[in-house]
Amino acid sequence: MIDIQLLRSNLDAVSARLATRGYRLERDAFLELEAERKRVQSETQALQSSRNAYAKKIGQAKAKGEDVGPLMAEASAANARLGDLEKALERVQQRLQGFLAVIPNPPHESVPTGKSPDDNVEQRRWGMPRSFDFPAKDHVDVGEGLGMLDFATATKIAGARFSVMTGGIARLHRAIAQFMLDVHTREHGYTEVYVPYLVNAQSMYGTGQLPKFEQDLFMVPRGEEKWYLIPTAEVPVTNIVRDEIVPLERLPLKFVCHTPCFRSEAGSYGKDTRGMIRQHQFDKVELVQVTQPEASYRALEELTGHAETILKKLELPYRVVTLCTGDMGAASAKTYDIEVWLPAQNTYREISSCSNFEAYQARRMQARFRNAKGKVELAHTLNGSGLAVGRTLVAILENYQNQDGSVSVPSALRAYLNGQEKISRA
RNA sequence: GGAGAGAUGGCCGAGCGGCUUAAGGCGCACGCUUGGAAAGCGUGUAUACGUUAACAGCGUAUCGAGGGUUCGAAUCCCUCUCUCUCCGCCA
Repeated sequence: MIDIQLLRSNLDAVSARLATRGYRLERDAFLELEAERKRVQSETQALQSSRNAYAKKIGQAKAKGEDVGPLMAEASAANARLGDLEKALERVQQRLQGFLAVIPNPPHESVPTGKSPDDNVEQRRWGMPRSFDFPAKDHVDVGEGLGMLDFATATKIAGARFSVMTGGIARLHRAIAQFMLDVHTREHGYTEVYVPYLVNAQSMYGTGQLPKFEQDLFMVPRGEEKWYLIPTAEVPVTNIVRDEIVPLERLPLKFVCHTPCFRSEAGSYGKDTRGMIRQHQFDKVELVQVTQPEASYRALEELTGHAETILKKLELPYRVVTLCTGDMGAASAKTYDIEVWLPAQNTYREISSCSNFEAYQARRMQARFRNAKGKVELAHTLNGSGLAVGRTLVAILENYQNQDGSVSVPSALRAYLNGQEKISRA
């Protein structure tokens, strides 16, 4: 959530900044809402104050044995409007809250201005795309050729955008996740966590998926309540610090978490319909950090580097791009995408997205820490895929395929497959 | 799913309609004391929102959550959530 103080003090500047990401801030609506809030709140608090004073007076008078009849009548009259006012305050605060909740995060000053992915800025490339001396197949053909990837069966069981993996590919998929967890815990200092895959609406609100992006989620009704399948481990993991005040010495918090992710992909019909690139269910190893504000941009660089390490160890060519203002997720202040080389598509495709949310999520979650002066302050939250397991599998199948239809196992993963060097048709 | 017991500040724990602006203790911070420490003594010790230049002061709210009764609710009533104990079922 945006800082309301910022809107009050710098409305024009914030409005201009938000416009760079294609968001039109309704200035007048805000000013009106604020004026209304101020009026109702002042009046309500004044009446509450008077109510408290009357109650105290009556109590004291009663203790002395005085007749409190007239006082009570007076209090009753004075309090007559309070109930309505309190309800009105509640309503106006909810409207204000609703207004604020859908405003995206103003981008960090270092973020390039732009409208579409075309305006993203490449930062660096690593690795040389391999040149094939045979026609490179895409991962679907590689996987189906091995008899270990089956979309038709998945469609029968569930529907479109699911997959069934068997044998060597299922095992490779598992190995990838294990490998990532091990690297991040052993080499990068993250603590592994296991979390719920169903979360309540409050958690979804905290990280910013709700109220605006409900159509992207799978919702599970539960009586009057709603549960949601997590679209990323970011949601449960970041919400660990919701409504918490973390002692300074525990920062930064660094969590790594392997979960399935569930996305409805509403509105992406016809996009990446082939293969495992865009599924309703996929596995991901997620990195989450909670830091002091001063440390968050350094942490973003580090976290991005941690994700890159995986690709380097797997010897998969990639590039890093800075998302432009128009292409970033609403909650993010700055995002780096890491894109892996997919030979069959002859292009780089997103395999990780690393973002600094600054205090945007923390404000929604009331995730705070106690600073050196002992004062409570909002933390900064960050996360990044480290990496998307399904897409990593895709990258390996495509980049490590051999002419005979087999797939070589990247050397970093062999230890996880009992030394196996190659996946061949059984 | 059934029966019962609970939920109070960082922690323990009293309060069960008005001198509670939540007792008392522990912890923590600072001060006094001391050669230094402990003990002792004293002072302080929540969060959110508003107002504001102010993380100064003042106001409002918060005793699991929501609603109700009342001039006044931690305290009474209703609904819900969660925790614990026992039974049932279960990977």
